[in-house]
Amino acid sequence: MDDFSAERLSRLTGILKRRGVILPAFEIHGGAAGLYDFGPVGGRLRNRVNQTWIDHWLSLGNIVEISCPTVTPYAVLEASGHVGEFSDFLTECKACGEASRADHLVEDLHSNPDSLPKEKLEELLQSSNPPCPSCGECGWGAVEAQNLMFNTKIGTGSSGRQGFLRPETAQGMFTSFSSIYRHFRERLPFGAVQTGKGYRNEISPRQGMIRLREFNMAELEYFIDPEIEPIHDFSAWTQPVTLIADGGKESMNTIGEAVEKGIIRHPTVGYFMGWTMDFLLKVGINPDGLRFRQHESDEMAHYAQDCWDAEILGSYGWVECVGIAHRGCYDLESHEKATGQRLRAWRTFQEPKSVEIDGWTIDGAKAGPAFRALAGKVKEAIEGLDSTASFPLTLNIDGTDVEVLDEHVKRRQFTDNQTGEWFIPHVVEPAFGIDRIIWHLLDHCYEETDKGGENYSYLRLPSSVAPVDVCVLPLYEKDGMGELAATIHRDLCSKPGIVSIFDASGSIGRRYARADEIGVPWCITVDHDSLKDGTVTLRSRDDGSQTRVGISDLPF
RNA sequence: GCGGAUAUGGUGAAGUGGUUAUCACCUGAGGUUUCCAACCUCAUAUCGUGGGUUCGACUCCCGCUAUCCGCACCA
Repeated sequence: MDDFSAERLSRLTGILKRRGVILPAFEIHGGAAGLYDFGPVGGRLRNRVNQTWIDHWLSLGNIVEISCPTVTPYAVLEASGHVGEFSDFLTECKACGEASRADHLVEDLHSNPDSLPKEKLEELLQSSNPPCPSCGECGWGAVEAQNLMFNTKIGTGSSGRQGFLRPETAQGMFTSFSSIYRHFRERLPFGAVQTGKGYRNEISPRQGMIRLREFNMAELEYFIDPEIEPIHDFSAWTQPVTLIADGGKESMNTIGEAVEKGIIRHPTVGYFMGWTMDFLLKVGINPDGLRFRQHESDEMAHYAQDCWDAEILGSYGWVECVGIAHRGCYDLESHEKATGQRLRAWRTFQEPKSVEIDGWTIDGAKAGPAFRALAGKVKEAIEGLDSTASFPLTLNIDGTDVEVLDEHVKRRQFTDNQTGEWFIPHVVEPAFGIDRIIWHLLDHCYEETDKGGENYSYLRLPSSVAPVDVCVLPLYEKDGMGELAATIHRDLCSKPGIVSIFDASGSIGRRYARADEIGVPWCITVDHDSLKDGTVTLRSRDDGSQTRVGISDLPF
């Protein structure tokens, strides 16, 4: 592992800015905190990392890609819990000016202060007047709501509905559950992936790409039947990885061992940890700077059964870049409750269950006119009685005594054959912060060496994510070398998925250095011999080796 | 959001209350050069932004914006 010194960090950010990889957005207007551009080189890098991620998960075979809007109606994020969760009530200490969360200050006075409205919090704060955790003084200002989601309006004027820019992509997978379920012919398990922008109006974005207000996310929602024990093959992962379990206990285990020992509580969570690791290594993360950390029980959302973060070591220390959470049935259930729509899967019983029904129900034609508005509740009450009930009978419905006569009811006797049941699938969710991953792979692939007494830097990106595949360089721009090189360049650019750069300015060594600095894996050099025999030099970034190949035999 | 520091060409830095604001690298043009940042000539900034003090401000003062470091918040 390289040492991540502050000096190296500033050299790296300098190169990334100078070469157009990552740069502060809207700089000519003074910039904007938490917003970054991927420049002419970075744009393709982001795209390739993104596509590699999608292809990686699609290769599982039962995953589908979807794409949902970033503008999201209020109701969706209210149902998901984000409206509540992303609103914090802050208050300032009158003595030292320190901002604190109002609900944290009154923690001892209420069982769930997070759920309280602003007025109630203010009241509790005034009456108890807790000391400031920073200076110890007692005296608090007004409570202010702080929402971390970007507000917007869908539609104009008074007909506009309140909405938010989504704080995560996941909700789209839940709200589209029915169509994904149908797509997979109603057979679990299956998953849906989505990549795209997410927005969080952070109070103070810091540390470059680590904490952004608009960021690239990539999430998989994998739906499973909680009653079927998942079977996964862990044999591919033979290298032990660092695991920090709930409670802080650190161990080295293979993923398979950790599942077997119960350190990882759910096999599917473990399986996706393995897939996550494969992806991170594929795009260029150094395995020595990768570890998994389990959320503490009190840190996890109440519905989560197990949650592991993939943390990557870089210039900013260990940073969480992926979260893999077993979310139970929470999300689908929340949307089901809010909408009344069925977000369930059908489970067929191995053997149909026969239930003998023997009881009573109402005779609609008679009971309807007799009980009018109360008929529905009477029916409910009658169907709750067992077969031994006898009529007439007096029921108390909502404080009203109702006389149910023999003619109002009829016997209900049949065998109910249940072949299966509807259930809410459980969800395992790997969620990736693409920007954080891109930052770390740049950090890990950036290498400073010495070449002939001079500083020399490489970006040793894997060729699968390198933003430029090849540079075409005429040794000199005369005698037709420039023209031949330009032709080769255009031919390469016309091939799907290939990006080539034509560079004829400066000495050949300088141009190799420029290519190395943005991680171009190959350079093609056109020289005098090329004009005679149609061969060129193919030069490798990683070892500097050169081979002579025919133009028609180029490996692109 | 609070406290501290900073803001000068593409990058990293120097510098001064007063005529054409330095240096290195980078980038571009031309020359030279037969494969790893060579060399020569030339070119590129109204010193973050808005205001104030002053005969005169890049330099002093204030607001704003941004960056960095703590705290708080957050994944």
